Amino acid sequence: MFYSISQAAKKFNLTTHTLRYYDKIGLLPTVGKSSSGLRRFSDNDLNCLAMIECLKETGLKLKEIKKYFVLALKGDETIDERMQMMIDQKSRIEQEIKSLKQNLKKIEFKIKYYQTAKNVGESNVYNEYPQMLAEHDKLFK
Amino acid sequence: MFYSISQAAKKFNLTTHTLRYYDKIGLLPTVGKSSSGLRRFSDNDLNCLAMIECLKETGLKLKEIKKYFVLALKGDETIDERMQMMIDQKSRIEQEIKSLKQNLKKIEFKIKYYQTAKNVGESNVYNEYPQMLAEHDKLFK
DNA sequence: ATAAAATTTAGAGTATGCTCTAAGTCAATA
DNA sequence: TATTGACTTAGAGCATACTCTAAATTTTAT
Repeated sequence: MFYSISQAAKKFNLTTHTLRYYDKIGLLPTVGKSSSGLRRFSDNDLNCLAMIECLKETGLKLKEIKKYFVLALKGDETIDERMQMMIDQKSRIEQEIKSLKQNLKKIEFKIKYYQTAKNVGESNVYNEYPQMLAEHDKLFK
Repeated sequence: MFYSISQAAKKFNLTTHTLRYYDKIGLLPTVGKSSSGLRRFSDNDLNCLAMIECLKETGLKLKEIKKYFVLALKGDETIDERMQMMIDQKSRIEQEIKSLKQNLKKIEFKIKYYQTAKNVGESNVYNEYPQMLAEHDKLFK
C-alpha cells in the first residue's frame, strides 16, 4: 500500500511542504518515486515518520534524527550506535521532565501569589508577606 | 546592591551578548544605567532574570515573556491578565510533561527492541516477534 | 478532451534566538 | 601616563525549521 505526499502529510498533521523539506534534507531516505516522479510513501515510510515525530517532540534536532535514519539504513552493524542514541535521548527526556516539573512549581507559586495579591488588593505582596517572600526565594534562587 | 552585565550574566549562565539582546528587545525594562552609560542590574532585575529563565525553560517565547513584564510594569490593573498568562502556561507545561512521558515510553521500547535484536543477532525483529510488533503498533500508531 | 487539482523543482523568504564583529568609550592598575 | 580589560552601540551573520512562490508537469474528474 502506497500513499501520496498529501495523504502522508494528513496522517501526521504536517504540510506537503514540510514533507518535501524533510525529503530534501535526507530525513526520508526510503521514500520512492513513481515512474512520473511522484513520491510514494510506503507503510514503512509512515513508520519512519512516526519515529521522526516522536523524536522531534522530545527535542531532537532534525540533523540528529537524520543521523539516526542514515545509521538504520546501514544495517545491523550500527545497532549499538542507534541504541546508544536512544539511551542518550532517554536521559535527556528524563532531565527535561524533571526541569519542567520544577518550573511548574514556580509558575504555580506565581498563580498563588497573584491570588493573594488580588485578595489583599495590592501587588506588592513581597514586602507585606515575608512568608511568601521566603517561598519565592526558595523557588527562584 | 548593583551588578555589572558580566556579573549578572555569570549568575544565570548567559553571555553579556544575550543580556544586551534581551535589553534591546525590551525584556529588561527596569535595568538602569550608570552616569557613564553602563548597565546596572539591581536585585529586582536579577529576580526578573530568574523569571525569564523559568519561562524560557518552559517554552514560552521571548515575545510573550516581554508581554508579561510590560504588563507587570503597568501595575495592579494588569494582575488578572498576568495571572491568566500563568494559568495558561501551567496547562501548557502539564500538557508538555504528558507528551514527553508518552514519547519516553516509545524511546524505551526502541531500546528494548535493540536489546532483543542484539540477542537474536538480527535487526529484523518485527517479523520474528509478533508480540514486539504489536507493542510497536500500540505505541507508534 | 479539457479543466481543475495535485504534484514537481529550485530557490527565496520568515521567525526565533542568539552570536559575533567593529569601532569606540570608560575604569582600574602598573 | 599608558595599557589592559570591561563596557557601549549598531548592525551583520548564523542555525534551525519551516513556509511560500513560480513555473512546469501529472493526475483526476467531467
